[in-house]
Amino acid sequence: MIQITLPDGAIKSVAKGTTPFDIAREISEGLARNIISASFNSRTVETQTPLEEDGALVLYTWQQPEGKKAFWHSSAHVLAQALELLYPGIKLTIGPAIENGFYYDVDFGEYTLSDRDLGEIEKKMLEIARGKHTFSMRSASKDEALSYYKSQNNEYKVELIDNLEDGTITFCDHDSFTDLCRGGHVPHTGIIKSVKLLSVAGAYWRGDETKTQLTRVYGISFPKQKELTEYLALLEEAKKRDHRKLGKELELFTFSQKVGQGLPLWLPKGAALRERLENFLKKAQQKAGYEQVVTPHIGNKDLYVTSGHYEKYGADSFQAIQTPAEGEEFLLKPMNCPHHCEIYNSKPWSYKELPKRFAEFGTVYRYEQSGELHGLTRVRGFTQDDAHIFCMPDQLDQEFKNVIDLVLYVFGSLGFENFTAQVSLRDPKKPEKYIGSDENWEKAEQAILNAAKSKELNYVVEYGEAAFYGPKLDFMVKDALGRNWQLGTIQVDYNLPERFDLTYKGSDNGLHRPVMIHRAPFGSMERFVAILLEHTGGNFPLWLTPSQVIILPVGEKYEKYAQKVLKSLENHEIRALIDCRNETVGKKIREAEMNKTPYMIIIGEKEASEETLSLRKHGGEDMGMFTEIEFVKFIEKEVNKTLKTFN
RNA sequence: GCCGAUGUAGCUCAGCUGGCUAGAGCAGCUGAUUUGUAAUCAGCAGGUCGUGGGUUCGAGUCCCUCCAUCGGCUCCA
Repeated sequence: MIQITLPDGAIKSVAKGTTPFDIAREISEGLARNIISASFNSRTVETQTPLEEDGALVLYTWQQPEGKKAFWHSSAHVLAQALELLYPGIKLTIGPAIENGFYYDVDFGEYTLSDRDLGEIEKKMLEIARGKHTFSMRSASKDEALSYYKSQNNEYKVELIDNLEDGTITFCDHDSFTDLCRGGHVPHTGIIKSVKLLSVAGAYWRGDETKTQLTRVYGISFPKQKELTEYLALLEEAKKRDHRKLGKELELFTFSQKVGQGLPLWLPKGAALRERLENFLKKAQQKAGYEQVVTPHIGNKDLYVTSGHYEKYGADSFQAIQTPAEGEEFLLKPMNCPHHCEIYNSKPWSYKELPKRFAEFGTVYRYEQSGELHGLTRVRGFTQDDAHIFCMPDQLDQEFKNVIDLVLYVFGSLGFENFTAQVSLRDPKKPEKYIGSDENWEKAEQAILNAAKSKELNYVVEYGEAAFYGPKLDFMVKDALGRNWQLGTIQVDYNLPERFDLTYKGSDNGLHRPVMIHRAPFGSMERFVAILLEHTGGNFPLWLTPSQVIILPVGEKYEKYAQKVLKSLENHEIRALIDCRNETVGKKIREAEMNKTPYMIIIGEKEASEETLSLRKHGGEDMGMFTEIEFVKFIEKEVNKTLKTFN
């Protein structure tokens, strides 16, 4: 007998060789029906794996992420089987479960798989699934495994196995199909009831641009047809919050082929909104001791050679601008830091004057690869809410924490609650990607971790995500489709101060090197507005929204009173419009609703004679009658609900 | 940059296997209507079908080039 501990602390005595499935059935038939995966002593096991020793067992259903993972991982096996049946001779590589579904990377050889093939593959997958084939794990020696895939000329699997240790290699079989696999499957294919293959894409083998490009097939599957339908409906809903669609509808920004790809044109409403964001941050930064600076849009090539950016990105940037002078070259500014370093260098500093905090809404230009451009989230010309803090090493900790406070203030004022704090460190395997001494890197990384900890940020650590000159604390926010984007960023940099030979006079009368913090709470105005649009669905916070109120007179007769109300609102700095068109109130309301104007004031006979106004909230709520003064107070109160002062 | 897809009026879309002057709704303009909480009615105007080339008696429709966009990969100072 062995002792099995369940998550609730209960201990079951069962015979050696009992499977997780058996134990599920002992608990209840319902659980037995729904169990799709299990872990034993923190290791993923099959539901049919005989348990041979005492240990902790966790059973998973579709409700848990681990259950979904097993479900989608198993679906990937079925996808691979379907592909092999339909396209004999293809080479399978890897096919994991992902956050939403699964994919399989396949070398199709000469064949070009396209969207049109997906329907047939789905059909084949469901046909296989209905066979209720069980998944069973089988160990193989390294030699066996290698010779199996060598006989199939599958160099990808051979490469994978080459990197595995003999004795740890397992295969998974179901029906006629077999695949190299670590395990973690659903009991049988029959529980895969619905499948949707979403797209085909190119993906480099091992994520390496220099290697073969494989064909990646993305899919998702569910235990019930209804869940698939709901998922697809969810994707449709997300499309409505797409910032590219909303940006057009709300007349915030546009693009022009003539101007060039990735170069956004801000329309009046968008430009005004952006200006409000900038003023909001400027106000907070002024309180936090920042000083605004202004630097040009181009800089001498030498500036970027000094900073190291030229060596790193020169070849992939907008190319140098020539002048009539022989050998003179300027670059479009791809970042503001070197300029700010030179501002620092414009005079000698005493330690008594530090920290210096130079801020600039600096517009920069980067030649992003054409395939990378994406609405307003990835563009070639954008404005960073940039600032660089030059401080003494012993001020770094406090300065960094202050910046975290500022970022949290910005996110809070705009309703971003679901962000991830990400500590972005070096990739230990690729030291050649980074400049600067190990000692400085370690100091910088430690400073970030300390600050994140003491601010009690719930953070994740990502290796290989650092900038080439220093580690970062990034604030990641998801868009409508769940893709992660970096918005706010704070970076510690010991390198540029050295490259620009930045100094200050210390209390010991000697020259010392300051530390530099790069930071941008929004990240860029473009990306921030984009993600804000997707989060709010275009219903911006009241303090930020283009028009806060629209006045809708019922007829011509009430226009005069409506104009008077408008004037009065304007005097109270409420952004109001008036719709005096010869249209029905119904139509005016409809348009105001579609424009997502937060409040509508309807003015007719009653209001004009009583000097009141009738208020409708966006979405349909009738808020009743207000006097002008009551309304102004109401709006001010609503604005202050989200817009707090920075302290 | 790479893989796959898409590109018809300001917007959303129709246009079957190539065949007369390319259609609709909304938006716009003109007129009527003067309106009470999500679309008043009528008329008018609007497109060299992303670009350039080719096949054909004939191309929005088929082929190629380029451009842009979308979903991924790679990249992201």
